[in-house]
Amino acid sequence: MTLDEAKQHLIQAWGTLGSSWGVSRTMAQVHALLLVSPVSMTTEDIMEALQISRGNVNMNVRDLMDWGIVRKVLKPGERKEFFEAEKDVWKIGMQIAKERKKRELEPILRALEQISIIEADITDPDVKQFAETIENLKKFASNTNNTLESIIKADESWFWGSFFKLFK
Amino acid sequence: MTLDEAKQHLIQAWGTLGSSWGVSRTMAQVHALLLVSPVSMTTEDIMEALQISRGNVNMNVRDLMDWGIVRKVLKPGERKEFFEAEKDVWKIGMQIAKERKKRELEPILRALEQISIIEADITDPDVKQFAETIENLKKFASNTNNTLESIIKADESWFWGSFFKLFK
DNA sequence: AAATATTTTCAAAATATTTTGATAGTTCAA
DNA sequence: TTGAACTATCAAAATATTTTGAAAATATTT
Repeated sequence: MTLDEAKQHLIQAWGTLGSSWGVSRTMAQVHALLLVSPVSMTTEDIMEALQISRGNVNMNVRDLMDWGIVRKVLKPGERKEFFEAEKDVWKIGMQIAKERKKRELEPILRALEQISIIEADITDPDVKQFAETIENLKKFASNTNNTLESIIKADESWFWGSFFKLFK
Repeated sequence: MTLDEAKQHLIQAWGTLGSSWGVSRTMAQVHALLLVSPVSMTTEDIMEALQISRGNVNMNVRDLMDWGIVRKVLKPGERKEFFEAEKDVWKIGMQIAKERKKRELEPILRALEQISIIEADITDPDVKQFAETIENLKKFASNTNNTLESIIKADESWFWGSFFKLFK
């Protein structure tokens, strides 16, 4: 397997898996491409490498920047914008955890918060059971949220710090 | 807010959020419906409640059973199959963690495993950098995988522990 | 300011996913 | 074995998402 073949492999695999990670195939491929590129790339480089349109590249690169795992780089004397991926795997993982928390967990908490305004007959067993289910969901979701929050915040704490330094 | 309104609220919210959780809106709604139903429901009950077709209910209920968060219940003297959701929120969370690990993490590990068979010139800095990136991804993914595995395993032993206590 | 280079936008087209509903298949009681 | 009562399947239709590409907007140079 040559270097280029290996890179193609990763890009393809990443793309295929992208959907199960909740991002589009193309976005995952753009990320993989930038991740394995030793140099930053322009929109045109990416268009060429993945055979996709300009608009598509633009959109996906901006999404990746929203996720905080791709940066714009300006080169002195160059008019074009260059892009590069965050290479620190730990940081990528943290950014993804952060974004997913925001996108998947927080909206649920908000939705559950809204629902709990029930002022129905509390002696009705069905009402009681429902209220309990909502209460449990809330507890579980906010627990998960807090745990993630701690992990993300505690980049410097002794436990996670030393535990994950191995992978930096 | 009456009980039924509150339930409708939850079902709608769950459905909307479903997409960000990587399941279809309908699947999330079927799950929410069963979760807040104090009794088990037939295919027809679900069709009626969510105004969706038989095939759709069938497919989604089976997917939910694959996820391990909905069960088929057979009632003596009844030919129809009834369905009910797991009500223990912690168990639901564990099942989801388990499934997502299987669907999102393990395929990545497999993909990375396949790639590392590079026998290219190791003195080339680009090759070296690529190999390092892959290596880091592998470490990170397998570490995450193992951590999740531990949490799930610990929980299962707790579950079976208390399960067997019932028959002491 | 005009010309040129580059990025962003967005409506239409392409693609992918979900839903339907009619039919095929299964189970069970008589 | 038959037929009633279900459940599963799957091709076609409906919906949703992604991609394109050309035009608009923005930025840079002359």
